[in-house]
Amino acid sequence: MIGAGPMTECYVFRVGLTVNYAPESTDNAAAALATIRQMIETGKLPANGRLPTERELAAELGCGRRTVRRALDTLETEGLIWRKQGSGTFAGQPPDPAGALAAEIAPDADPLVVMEARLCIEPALADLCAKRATGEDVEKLRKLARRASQPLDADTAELWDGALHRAIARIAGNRVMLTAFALLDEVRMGAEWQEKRHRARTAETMTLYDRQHRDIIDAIERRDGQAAAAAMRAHLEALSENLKASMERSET
Amino acid sequence: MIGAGPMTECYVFRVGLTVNYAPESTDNAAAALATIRQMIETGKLPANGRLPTERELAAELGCGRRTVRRALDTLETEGLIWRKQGSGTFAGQPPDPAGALAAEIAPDADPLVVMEARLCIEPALADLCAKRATGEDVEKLRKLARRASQPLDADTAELWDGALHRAIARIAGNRVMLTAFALLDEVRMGAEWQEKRHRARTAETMTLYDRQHRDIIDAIERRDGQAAAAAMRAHLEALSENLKASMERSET
DNA sequence: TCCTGCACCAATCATCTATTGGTCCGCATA
DNA sequence: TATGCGGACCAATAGATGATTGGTGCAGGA
Repeated sequence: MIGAGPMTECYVFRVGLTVNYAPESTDNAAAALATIRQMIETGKLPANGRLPTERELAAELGCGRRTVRRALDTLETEGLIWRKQGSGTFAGQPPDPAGALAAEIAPDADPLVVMEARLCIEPALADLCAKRATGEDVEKLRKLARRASQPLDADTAELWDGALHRAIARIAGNRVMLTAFALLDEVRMGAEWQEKRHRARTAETMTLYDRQHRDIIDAIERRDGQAAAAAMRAHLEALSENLKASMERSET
Repeated sequence: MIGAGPMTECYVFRVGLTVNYAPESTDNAAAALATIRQMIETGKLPANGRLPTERELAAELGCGRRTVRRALDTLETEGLIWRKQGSGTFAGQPPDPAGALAAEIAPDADPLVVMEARLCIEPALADLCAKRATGEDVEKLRKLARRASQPLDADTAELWDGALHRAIARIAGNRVMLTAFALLDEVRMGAEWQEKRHRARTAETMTLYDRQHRDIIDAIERRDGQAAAAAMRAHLEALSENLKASMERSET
């Protein structure tokens, strides 16, 4: 399987490995960990980011598979690699499944349609968030809101705003809803849509949005789901109005 | 998924066909069209909504494949069916690309989490639906509700119920929300989840659900979005309660 | 106590085969 | 001529099979 099959690139890696590192060591476990870590950080692996199989690594490093697995466990908890049964071990972060779906609808997504969808989903998320947020969570939200309100430039403020809404979705603690929101979030970042939104950012609206953000977080802190949903709805409606106005302006 | 092989259910359909309709006619093309159309509208087809293959239809109707294809062309332009090369011909609307995403979360999806997500999304969809449904749309919804209430067996009733909720999502007319709903819908069909739901179907609940379906559609017909959302919420809460009860029962 | 070697399971991938819709052509019949 | 039947072929898909890969447990040795 090394010469002809899809594993050819492993050979390149393997040569580099046997040349650079010494497979023999007193403490096999630590040595294996260090070797694999270095292998990832030097980036000497195929384009997929795919590492050799555990059995191959064990053979190359001259240690048992169990030892290799312990090393990989460490790297996995560090977030350096991710594994999938039947598929393999890969360097970097696991892929986001929502991205591909979003690409399907993003091209012809009308900003107003996206806003309508946000008005459907995000108030419900704020409601759930209010029911489940811990004190620590609320603190995080406040920090994000502060960042979004600081008058650096419109672009970074926009990023912190997105992070705030995303945090609310995450704290809501429903995996299915989180995936739905991720889908929405990806679509929202469409190119034309982003361009149109830029014009809707002024000093007045910034202070208005900051006020609304605080309303939402206050309601969440009070564990008042209804109020949180209402505040979120008001916020999104303000965004929507602003968007409509800027779209009309750009048409004239 | 009914008998042993994947094609067993076609036999059931075929029997009904040869009994009810006369394959012989003076004008084969028109007769074939009428026969297939009737077959779709009476709903006598397997759970997937899959029609027999073109070759089977030709043999059953006693006409050539070319004639069958012309009839199917007509039905396709009418939006009654959709076809996919290598896969088959299906009744209803083509599916959204959300399936792949759903498969990611489906395995470890807690039925209660799914219900919570439905409670977030579907009332909002009912609201939008009320704002945009035409008279024709309402008529379709009523037809679906009738089908879901007919006491055939719990399995097919469940299918028509799903079709009703899906139709509401489609009529809501927001592509992003439709994709989000499709995601939810796919997750809902997880295997264990389906098994647990079976126990929650009794004669009493069926009549309750029928009443709630009619409440939803009535509100949609009155263009009362608030009421439609509330009715949908009540319906889903009833489903949720029933689910919880059946889960507790199965634990003891 | 730590590591190795081994066996087995479950998920996935690669591959092949059968099926299915899409298309074209020749022929028969009215 | 027009319509329809029969057949052949292509491209895309589904189903089934075998190999590969990570996940797990167990026995034995240093």
